Amino acid sequence: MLENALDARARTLLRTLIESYIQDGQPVGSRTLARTSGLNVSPATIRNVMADLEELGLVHSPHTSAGRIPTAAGYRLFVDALLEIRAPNREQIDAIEARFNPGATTQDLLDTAGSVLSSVTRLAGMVRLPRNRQVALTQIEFLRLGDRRVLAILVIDGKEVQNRVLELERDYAPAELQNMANYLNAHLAGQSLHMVRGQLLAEMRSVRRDLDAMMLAAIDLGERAVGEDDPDDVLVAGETQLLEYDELADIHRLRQLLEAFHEKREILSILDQCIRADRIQIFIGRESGLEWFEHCSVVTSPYSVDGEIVGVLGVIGPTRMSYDRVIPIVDITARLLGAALNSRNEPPKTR
Amino acid sequence: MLENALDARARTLLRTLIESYIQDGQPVGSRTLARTSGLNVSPATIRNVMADLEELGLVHSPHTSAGRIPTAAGYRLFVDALLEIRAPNREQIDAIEARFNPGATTQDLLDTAGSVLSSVTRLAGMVRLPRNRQVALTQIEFLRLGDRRVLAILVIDGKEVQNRVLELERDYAPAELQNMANYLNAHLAGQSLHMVRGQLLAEMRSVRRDLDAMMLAAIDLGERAVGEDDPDDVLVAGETQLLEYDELADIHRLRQLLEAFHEKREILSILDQCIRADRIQIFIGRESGLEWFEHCSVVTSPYSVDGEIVGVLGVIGPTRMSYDRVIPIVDITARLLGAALNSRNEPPKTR
DNA sequence: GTCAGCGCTTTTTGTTATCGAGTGCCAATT
DNA sequence: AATTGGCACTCGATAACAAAAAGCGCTGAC
Repeated sequence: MLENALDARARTLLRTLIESYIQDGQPVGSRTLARTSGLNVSPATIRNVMADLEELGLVHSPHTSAGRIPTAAGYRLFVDALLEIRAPNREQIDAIEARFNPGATTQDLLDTAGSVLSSVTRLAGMVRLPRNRQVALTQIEFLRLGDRRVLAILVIDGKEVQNRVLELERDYAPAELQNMANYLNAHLAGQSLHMVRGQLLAEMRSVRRDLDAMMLAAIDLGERAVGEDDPDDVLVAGETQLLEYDELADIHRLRQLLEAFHEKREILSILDQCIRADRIQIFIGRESGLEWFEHCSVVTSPYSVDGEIVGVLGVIGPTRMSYDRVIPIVDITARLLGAALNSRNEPPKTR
Repeated sequence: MLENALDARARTLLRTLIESYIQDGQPVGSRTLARTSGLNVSPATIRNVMADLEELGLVHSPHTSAGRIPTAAGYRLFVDALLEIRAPNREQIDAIEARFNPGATTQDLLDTAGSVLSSVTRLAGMVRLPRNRQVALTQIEFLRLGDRRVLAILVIDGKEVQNRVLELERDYAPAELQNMANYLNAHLAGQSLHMVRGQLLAEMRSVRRDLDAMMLAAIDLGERAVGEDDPDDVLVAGETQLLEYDELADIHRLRQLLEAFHEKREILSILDQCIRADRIQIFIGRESGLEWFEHCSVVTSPYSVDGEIVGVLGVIGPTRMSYDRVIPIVDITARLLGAALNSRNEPPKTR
């Protein structure tokens, strides 16, 4: 491993170098490093160490006689092994927690998470919308729109409503639809969507012969209403914060970045890479696989409801961000969002 | 009037000056003006005219010995009296028309309009969402969510669905709700939303005594479902186009601008000023009343369905935009959007 | 292994000179 | 009275140059 090639002194130096660079964005020379590192060594010695670090590809000079700046690999080592995460202070947590209004809708909570992330970190915040599997189905209704077109209305958590238009093989009379809804409501109400789905599938297999045609159709309809997952989406907040960082000042890159936030496709692909991890995850520079991410880093954390991971949130900003500040914020935002979503789910359960 | 103080020559010069400045963004000197204006006069003469124009506040020099650039007042005069609008060429119209898919939903058509505006003009496009008054109510249903909370489902144009959660004074049983829905559907289906509203109000007044309590409640519910207008909103497209213009390069102004697009509030206030006008409207610089609009202009046009104005669309860009190109594009986009929305409305009518 | 010192490289900053575009004014011309 | 050519002047942009600053690599001494 890389980090084994480094003695304690070299690590300290790399750490202070990166911290210094993060703070004021300028190449760090041996002199300043000698002063700020706390080590009692001369600049010359530091220069030697620097040469080693450069050889290892952890730092590099923008030109012959400038200080050193960290490379992507340097940052990587930094966040993996060198970073001392600042313990999130109590009042900050409280301040964030206060912004999650317990009575709010899911959508509101997600919005809040996005705006917390972007405003507290001063970076762009992202929230991957949760898959709708954990929420409880309160009620389902069908409404005939026209020939072969039926509107399915799912009421979820007694609060939120989702519509799905279904295109069907044959026409159904309103009374038929009403019956189907009654059947489904009687059997499925109060369960979580993914349980509903599982149950529908099981039922369809096991009792296929015993159910009359209406019930089959009802299950089919219900299955299709629940089945089509919501279009995958992601919420982005505070992208204009990124304008403030001059390392991203290149107009064209900047535009590409902002457009990526609009498109959302690439953001989504990044976040989806993170949903598998169960802890904070960090992408530095092009680690995410996108070339135009050159000078950007991403810090994400999954958030979970009731023990199961339902989404990811995070921030995106210049590689040169205060990881020690950002990481705990992303972490607690994820926890608090999870908790807020969770507490919203409790009441229906205890019914 | 200002324009009366100008003879034909001065006008020609102002026009060519502005055209030239719009084209390459640099102060225009007397020499170039002498060459390009077509007038057979010497630079010295032009300098005299320029001095006059400067006195009138139509142009000004950024510094002692630069050419002149138009002031906001200059642009104003230009668009009001001097501008020769380029006749929109046929194939361009066709190209735009082709992008409006006749079968699309309202939302899709609005999106299309936004993206047409921004991509064709290379500016940021805005579309004020139409008030929902012109669309026909196909069906209305009520769903009991819980104590005193009822979900009203409006099906519109046989295609689109809107939900509104109503908080009520008393509880209603499902059967009651069903009855009310039946009553409303029988009386109101097929009418446009604003007619429905009017009819409900009238009915409430005229026959208050004759209706039993259920009907009253039904009308009340219906009124409330229809009454609460959709949250006013505006659609913004292609705001990143604005990054390309270096007169807007000031990071802070730029950020303010982009944030305004997010907030939407101020954009909305601008567009709402335009909904009263029945033709193309142009705001130059701070004419819109917002200081940070210094270097921006807005070109808007209302669009109408079935003769009635239902919304406004337009673009926003640097003051130095090609008005002669932009104006006709905004114009025809408004017409085509209106036409597309209109044709979508025809079928239900002929039912 | 550490470090002071020296020479070298490169960026940054400041100064100055020069060029060119363009103005304003005036006197001459039409 | 309007137009024009001429001229001096202003100001920004560009280049050229010098000096300063920052920092490195290297070497030889401890």
